[in-house]
This record gives sequence, C-alpha cells and structure tokens, in this order.
Amino acid sequence: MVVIPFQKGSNAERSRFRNRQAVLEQVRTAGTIGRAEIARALSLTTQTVSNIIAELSADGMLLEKGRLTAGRGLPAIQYSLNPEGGYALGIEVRPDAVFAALLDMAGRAIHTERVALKETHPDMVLGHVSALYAKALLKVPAATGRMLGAGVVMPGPFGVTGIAGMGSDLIGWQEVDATALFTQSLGLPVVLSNDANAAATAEHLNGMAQDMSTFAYLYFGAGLGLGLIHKGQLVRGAFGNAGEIGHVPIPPQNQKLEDALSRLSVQRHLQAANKQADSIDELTHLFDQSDPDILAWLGTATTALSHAVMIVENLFDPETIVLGGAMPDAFLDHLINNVTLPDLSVSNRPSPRHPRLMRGTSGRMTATLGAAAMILNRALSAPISNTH
Amino acid sequence: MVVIPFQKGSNAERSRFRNRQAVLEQVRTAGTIGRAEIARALSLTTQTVSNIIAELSADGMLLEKGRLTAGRGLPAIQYSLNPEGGYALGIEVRPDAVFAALLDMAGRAIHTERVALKETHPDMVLGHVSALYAKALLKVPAATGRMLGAGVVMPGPFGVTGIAGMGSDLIGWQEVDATALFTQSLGLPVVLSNDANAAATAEHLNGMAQDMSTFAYLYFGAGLGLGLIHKGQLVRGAFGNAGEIGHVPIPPQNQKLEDALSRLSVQRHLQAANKQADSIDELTHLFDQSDPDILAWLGTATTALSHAVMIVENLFDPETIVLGGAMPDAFLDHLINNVTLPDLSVSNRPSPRHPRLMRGTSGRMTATLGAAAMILNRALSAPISNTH
DNA sequence: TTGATAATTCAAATTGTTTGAGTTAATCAA
DNA sequence: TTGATTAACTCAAACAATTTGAATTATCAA
Repeated sequence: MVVIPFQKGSNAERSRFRNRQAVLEQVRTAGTIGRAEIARALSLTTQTVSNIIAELSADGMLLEKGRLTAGRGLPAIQYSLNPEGGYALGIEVRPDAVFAALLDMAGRAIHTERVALKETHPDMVLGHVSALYAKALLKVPAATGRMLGAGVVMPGPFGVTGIAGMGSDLIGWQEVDATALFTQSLGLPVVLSNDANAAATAEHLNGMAQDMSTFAYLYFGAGLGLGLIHKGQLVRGAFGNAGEIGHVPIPPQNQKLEDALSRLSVQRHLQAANKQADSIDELTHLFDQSDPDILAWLGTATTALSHAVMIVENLFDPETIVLGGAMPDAFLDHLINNVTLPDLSVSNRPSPRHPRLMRGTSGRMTATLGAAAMILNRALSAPISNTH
Repeated sequence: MVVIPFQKGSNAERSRFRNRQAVLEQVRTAGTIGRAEIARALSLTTQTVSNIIAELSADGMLLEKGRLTAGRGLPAIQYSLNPEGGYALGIEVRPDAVFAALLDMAGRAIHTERVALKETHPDMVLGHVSALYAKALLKVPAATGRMLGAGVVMPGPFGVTGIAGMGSDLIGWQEVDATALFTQSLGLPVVLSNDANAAATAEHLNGMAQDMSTFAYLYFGAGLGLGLIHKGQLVRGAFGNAGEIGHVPIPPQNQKLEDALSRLSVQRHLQAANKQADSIDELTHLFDQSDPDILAWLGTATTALSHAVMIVENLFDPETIVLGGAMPDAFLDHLINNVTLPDLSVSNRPSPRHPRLMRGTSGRMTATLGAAAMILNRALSAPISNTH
C-alpha cells in the first residue's frame, strides 16, 4: 500500500490517488455499481473511471459481478469490493486486557482474540499486540501482504492534561508517542483514537449511520464518551481529546454525567446493594428478572441521558445520536424508549428523517471492531475536499 | 470570479483551482512571501507556483513587494495580497435592523451602514439589502466587478425545528430558502450562517485565533451562541444549527445558560432594578461606575460561564475559547478574569500554549464583519483535503 | 427489423505539473 | 577582488493524469 502523506498542493499523481479512493467509496456505499454510474457521481469521465477500475481490479480490490441490465443500452458491468482485497487490524488496549480483531474489507470480523494484561507499561503491551497480530496472520494467511493498517483504541485523554490520574489513563503511556510505538512495532500504518471515536466510525461504515454524514455516538465504556462525525470526518479536537462528555456536570446535584450513565455507575449502584454483575451477560440477566436495583439505576440514567441529549443536540445538531458500547442491548433499548427528549432542542423537528436516538453496535468488542473500522474508513473513503 | 461547484473527483483543472487557493492562503497567512517558500509549503515546484502567481498577479490579486535578501542566493521577490483585489459584503439581518459592511481583501471594513427594519418579511429585507449593497458600491467604486460574494448572518435556527417561535427566529423566514433569495437578489455567491459562526470565522481570519485551527467562540448576541472551528472548518451540524449552547440547562436551578449569560439577561436583570441600558456604551458606563446590579449580574454570569467552559472544553477540546460579540469589552474582560476554570477538563494542561479563555472582537458590528469574513475565508483558503 | 439508448473502448488532444538545464544575484571564503 | 557556493527564478521539454470524440457493443422499444 502506497502511503501518500498529507500535501496541500495537488498534481496529477495526487489527483489519481484521490480519485482511486473516491471510486472505492462509491463502490463501497453502493454495494455493486457500474463504471458509468461512478463517473456521474464523481464528475469524472467513464474513461477515467475505467482506467482506475482496471488498476483496482489488478490490485485485487474489486470483483466483477456480471452485467446488470437496467433499461436500454449496453448493460453495465457491475463491480463490488473484494472482501479479501484488504484487511484491517483493530487493537483495543484496556487497563486489564488487550483485544484484537482482524476485519476484511467488507467489515466482517474474521478473527478476534483477547489476552489478559498484568501491567500496562508500553513494552508489555506492545509485546502482546505484536503477538496478537502474528497470531491473526497465522489464522488468516490471506491477510499477509494485504494489511491496510491497524487502528488502536486506548483510554484517553491523550497528551499531558493535568487531569492525569483522574481518568482511566493507562499507566506508563502519558509521555510516549503511542502512534509511533505501534507503527514501529507492527510495521503498519496506525490510527490511534479513543473508544467513542472508533465506535462512531464503525457505525458510520457498517452500522446504523451509514447514510448519515453528521451524527453523534454516545459510547458506554467504563465511563461515557462521545464520538462525533461531522460531514464524514471525525471531530477529535485540537489535541485529540474531544468527546469527554462524561465530565460534564448535570443537575440537580452537579454530579458528573458519567456518575449516572456508565458501566462503572451501574456497578457501583449494584455494589451498594451488595450485588455484583461484571459482565454484560450478568447485567442482561438481572434486567430480564426486572431486578429493582437495575430498574432504579435505569431511572436515574434515563434522566441523565436526557441532559446529555440536550447538550449534544444543541451543540452539534446531529442527524441522530447513536447509543452503543459495552452495555447490554436491553439497557440501551430501555434508555432509548424511556428517555424524555428535550423540547428545547434544534433537533426537535416535526418530521425527522431519523429517530433522535438509535441503538448501535453493542457488546464487549464494539471499540475493537471500531478500531479496525477506522482503517477501513481511511482506505475506502475519499478525503473530503471542498465545503465551499 | 469563477465558481467551481463541489466535485468529488479531481482533474487537472480542479487541481489548479485548488492550488490557486492554496497559494492565496499561503500569501495571506505569511503576509509577504516568495514563490520558493510557497512551493515548499505546498509540496509543489517553484515552476508551478510561478505560473499560478503570474495568473493571480494578472488578476490583480497579488502585489509585488520587492526582493527580500535573506542569506545566500538570489533574493526572493515578495508577494502580498492586494487589498483591492477583492471585496466581500457582510450582511447581518436582525429583527429590528439590517447591518451591512464592505471589507477589502485585507479584512478592513471600507464601508459600514445600517437601516432600521419595520418588519422582517423577506421582500422587505431583500429590498433593504439590495439598497445597502448598491450604496456600498457607490461609495467604493473600486469594488465593482471585484466582489467575491456576500456573507449573510441571520438569527437561527435554520429550517423547520419545532421550536420555531421560541427562539429569535425572524418572522416570515422559516419556510424559505434564504441562501437562494439572497443569491438571486444580490447576484453574488452567498454564504449563510448564524452570528456565532460568522464571528468565529472572523476571529480565525484576522483576530485572536489566526494561528489556531481548532477553537470555540462564545458569541454574546441577544442570546448565547457557540461557533466552532475544527481543523480550519466550521462545524455547522447536519442542519446548520450547531452551536445553540444557550439552550443548555445549567445547575443549580436548571435554567438555560443564556438566561444567565447574554445581553437579554443583563437587560432583564437591570429592568428588575428599574434600570435601563440598551446600548453597549450605556452598559460600559454602568460598569465604569461599579453599578451594583451590573456587578451582581456579572457574578452569576461568571458562574454560568464556568459551566459553559466545562461543556465546551470537554466536548471539543479546543485550543482556546474566544469570547466576543455584542458585549462591552469590560464585561468580557471581567468574565475572563473572574471565571473559575474547571479542573476536570481536558483543557486543563500544565503549560497551555494559549490561555483557555481569550477576548475576541466585540462591539455591535462583530457579526456583520464576520459575515463578510466568511466570504474572504472561502476565497483565501484552500479547501481542506486529507486528514489521513 | 430498425432506430434509440447507454456502456464501454480506443486513440488523440488537452491541461496542468514536473524535470532539467541555464541564468541571475546574493553570501562566504581565500 | 575573485571564485565557489547557494538559492530563486525562467525556459522548454517531458510527463502524468483527465478529457474529448469517434467507434463498438448490447439492450429496449416501436
């Protein structure tokens, strides 16, 4: 894979690179599509698209899918992405474990694995990550030589922020250039981000938000994170720490949002009642039994969610807010069905195209899959250009 | 001015357009600069930059500024923007008045004017706007034929939102395509936005935030708005209504942020004390006398600001938050100097490059000048490309 | 069967950038 | 003062991409 660095000026070669990506994006979003249609969508000539498709086919990125007869004229040869044309590695580093997933270009998880982590110092983590990568390649030999890159998800905040130690930051990672370390260790292009951004990217690529270019993702991790995609691009902030919505104080007690709305919050609540449910399955089980403590927690969580929605909708005006992450489906559905949607919001429209809240991917691997999705997204979408 | 519509695919001609804009951006940010330096910054060859500069000079966009001898080698011919190379019209429509400003390419206001408005129906407003434009051209004949476009600022929210009538929306504008109306009426390319976005753009182009690519702008209008610039691009949201931070409830009373932090808020506060101060000058005067009601208001406003900062910093991770708008400088300075900056924020860094809060442009015309700045920004900056 | 329509290909033309050689004007060092 | 070095700039030719226009193919509709 040729990696072209960010350049401000354009020339023929950079145009071609851009057009290649744009063609891939068209094919991805359409599923299967012919050259002429791509050409129209991109304002290019069919000849140009033909040239690019020939190249992509030769590279094994596209598959020919026969001709589609649609009305008059020569039926168009259809193309679709070759799922085996490229692979992306997703890595999620948590304080107690490392997760890995290998996705094919269609976004399917071909292989997943986790290892427990005794300590989080970089050497330790990098060793595990390399081993996981090697194992994935062993399990999926077809991916050798076709790796598009690795997405890495780590607990933020990134960089030196003065609130180190207050959050969930990993010990030993405050002062290092994590991207460089992973790049060197894996020998792959690396994209680093937090769990919420990764999950949002996955939702954009393969999930509920495929047809939206501007949406928000409320990610339930240990705390509560916010992933923002605006005009197809992640909003990461100046230092990569945007989306820390969990820190925001909410009425009436001025508590932090994530004190009421996060996995740690449920677990603390259960603990106070001398109960325990560390896994998603256990939580689901309690919910299915209508456990009163779970229901009580969901009550306060619902109120908290309403505040979060108020903030996110009025600040971002998203098409929707997707809820996902390491929470049981049942919890997310309950929250969505019972929350009071604020009236005083720019998202309060008479006939919205999408519900204001939707449930996205959930489960333990959400962020890991999202990490890989960031790589796929990069490979399969055209750099945005001109908002003028 | 050739207007090139948004196209996803690239070709030689579109590359040239992009490179022209990129060259202009380099010249603008540098002030004066030589070709070779531009070429290095854009990863283009000096030959290419030479060609483009020849074209721009012929178009009257650039001025030659002699040679700069800097070390060895042939001294570079310096170029800078020709202030008279292009002009931008700024229009601000308020419920009771229309403001207009004509800026040259250097961002200087050459001409400003206002007319009172009896009613806000589109025909009425468009008539006034056309007249203001005609008058501006009469006053500044050099601008004829060199207009880059018109920026228009109107009270949001835009589109149908179900909270119509609750905000400050203009009567008669809910169901119309305002951009199309202004474009047709003025015969110029039009960019439409809200006051906060316009002010933020101005601050980015000519103000405190020139060297920042990601920052937030808290705009004091009648209410409180938030303008967001992320990686050099405005974050407008899916429907153009992002930034309505004034709606967000804050502790302890769950009141709206703008109930404590806006011009209407001061005025209501004064009214309750049987005082009145409708203009910025009158407010400044009261402040200078240490009026107790003003000081009391500033006290609650400071607390409210602290909450706003908490939300904005944690959600966006900006380089700074600029405070500006239709408020006296003294008020903004007082707020900045007395606010308690939240500890639990990703912006709480040990040695920040910029203060977390800064005062930007203030005064009655802030948004009007910002409206014109949106046009200058569009003409003088390269479309963003590749965040990969 | 025939004409219209639409996708595709081929070769030539076009646009804009890059390359490489040469010119100019400055600094630096002998 | 002179010559070597450095750097900006120009010119013309080469290059890399897209576009253009004509020809080919396959389907639909009358």
